[in-house]
Amino acid sequence: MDVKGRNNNNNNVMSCEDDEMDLRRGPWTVDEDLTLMNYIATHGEGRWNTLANLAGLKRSGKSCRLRWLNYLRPDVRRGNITLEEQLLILELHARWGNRWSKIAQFLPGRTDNEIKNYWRTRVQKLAKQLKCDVNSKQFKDTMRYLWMPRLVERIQAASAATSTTTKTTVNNTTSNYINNNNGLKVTMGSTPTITMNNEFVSSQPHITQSYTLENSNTTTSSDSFENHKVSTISDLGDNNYNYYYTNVDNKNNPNSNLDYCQPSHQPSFSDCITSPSGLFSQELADFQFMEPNTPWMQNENSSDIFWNDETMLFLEQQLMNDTM
DNA sequence: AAGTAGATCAACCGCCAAGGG
DNA sequence: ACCCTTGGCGGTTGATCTACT
Repeated sequence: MDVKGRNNNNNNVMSCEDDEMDLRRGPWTVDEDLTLMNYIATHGEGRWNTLANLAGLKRSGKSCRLRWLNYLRPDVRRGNITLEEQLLILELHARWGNRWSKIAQFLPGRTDNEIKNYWRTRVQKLAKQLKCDVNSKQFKDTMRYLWMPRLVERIQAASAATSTTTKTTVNNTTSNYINNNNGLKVTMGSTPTITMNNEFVSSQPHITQSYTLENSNTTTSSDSFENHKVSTISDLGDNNYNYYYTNVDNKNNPNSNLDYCQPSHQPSFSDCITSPSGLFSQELADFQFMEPNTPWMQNENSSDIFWNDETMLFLEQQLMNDTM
């Protein structure tokens, strides 16, 4: 166990330099955990430096606080980030950026550290693989118009897998997805909303269009760009139309994300990311979002899950063309 | 079986703001 | 008004785990 006497903050007003020299660092032991938990159970939280001393822990107050908040707190949730949580993280990050603690407030039991780690390991990795900046518009568009709708689709698929419903429909009037673990609810109404414990979190204009998943056809279309597939989605009526998400300035016009391109339109990659069931989605959408034990995982080909070289190359080319 | 690379995540660091003396 | 302590936050590190060769 690493016990260091480093005084990093160069603080010459410490009341007792010897105590500072004795502070432990590194991984917490079981005994330390128990000591901290027992002390807090008896005396409560707060005044972390004092707490650390009185509890007999040779740790800084900061270290105790962090250990308690990120690990020992009884309401800390362990385990994989659920799809609903992933969706919420993407949504809230799009709104607030790296305000991890603020985002964490909407994910009960999840810590800012955990969300931050999730973002860095999963989301930033994808941006890196795509060779684009995580803050670039292209990447944000990819997340907003591809991942997030796909996640909604996945959530629905999971919901359907656990119900006896044979017809799976996302429409303007039905389909609430409730995560009983954390109170998150994704409501696919006329204006889909995300709520947490009945508190409004978000409305998603880009997932407002109704479509029936089982009727979604992925076809090779004459108006596709570069001979790649575009998705033809059946709405709840008999109409079929190509389902494009267009590149708009979200700041100026946040409600006009959804558009239906005319057949003659030749969109660029960032202009035209197809529907969740269409181009790229099978290869792209969930590459790192897949969780081993989710129901759909058991039913899908592994090629659906991970990026392949061809897809990556194509994406990179499209992104490159887009920036030219 | 051993070595290596990549992924994950707990823990630390440095900065900042708030509050009290 | 100033100084000091404390707590909170985002960024970063490094130990450990896992997958691959």
